[in-house]
Amino acid sequence: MTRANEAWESLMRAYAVLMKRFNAEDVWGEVTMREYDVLYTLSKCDSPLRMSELNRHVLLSQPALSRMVDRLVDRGLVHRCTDPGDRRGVRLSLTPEGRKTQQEIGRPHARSVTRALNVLTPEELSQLAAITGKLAQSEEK
Amino acid sequence: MTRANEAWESLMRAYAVLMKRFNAEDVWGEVTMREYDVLYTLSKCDSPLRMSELNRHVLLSQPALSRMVDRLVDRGLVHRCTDPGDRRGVRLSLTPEGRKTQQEIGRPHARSVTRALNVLTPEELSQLAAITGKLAQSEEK
DNA sequence: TGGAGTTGTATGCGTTTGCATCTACCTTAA
DNA sequence: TTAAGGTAGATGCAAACGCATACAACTCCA
Repeated sequence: MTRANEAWESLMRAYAVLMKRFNAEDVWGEVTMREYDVLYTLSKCDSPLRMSELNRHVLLSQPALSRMVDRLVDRGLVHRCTDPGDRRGVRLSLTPEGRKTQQEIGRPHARSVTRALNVLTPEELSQLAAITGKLAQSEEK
Repeated sequence: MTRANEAWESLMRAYAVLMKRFNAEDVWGEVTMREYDVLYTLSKCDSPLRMSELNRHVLLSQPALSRMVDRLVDRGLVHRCTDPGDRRGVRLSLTPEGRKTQQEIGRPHARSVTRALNVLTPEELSQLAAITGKLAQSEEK
């Protein structure tokens, strides 16, 4: 077992443990964690996002994401319109209500995240962010 | 946004990107990535594992895991028997075929993991393993 | 200009998931 | 010994998922 494999296994365990902990917190209201992930991703972008772009951030298959956006649109949290420049595509953004929902859930969740990661030193936090950032940006050659 | 939140977001992003990449690799055969996770976890333990113990490692609800084990038992990859000491519980272990399957998939997958994480320096790999290990072990107070 | 190939998203369909709940077994203490 | 409460997994059911594929719009070159 290489160091790389050990690191990846460790990362996966940390992810599983923390995800379970966050999921168990009573902050999600009428939104699942996966749905929140979409709302959060949209909240970070001022300009509307394409499905395919959103799909890069979210761990869901393209059809699953497409239908999840359907539901979020039906529930009035997300606005979807055809991209005028490329009429195959869509532009997604939060509705005011979607933004409100994201913020109301985001606040307590962010506190949970802070609490959970505060077992790390500031230096470790910086290292973790830098290393995982590097991983996320690496493209397959 | 605190450093902790940035680090967590970065970790999530790295996880999503790499999971998608691994999932796209053509190494999984008749087993899904989630099923492989179970087979792999079982493969690391020589003594049979309890459902609840397994469930701590795998990102699935208890009922979903219960049924997934059902399927793996039906397919002859996992052996399940009642725990003689506590007859509510079960003891899970790989069958010889399960172990074979795990290894056959594990080999090429491990290579993918190594390739993906080799964008990091050896020192970064050690830091990542140490930091995520610390996170995984931290229990809520 | 048009036909072939590509890309972005949606849909049909069988499988898997999570939530709530159930059952069976263990533990404690009266 | 037994009733009350707790814990380990299993099951009913509706919702959500992934795979394959369909469809529409774009691109590019003949």
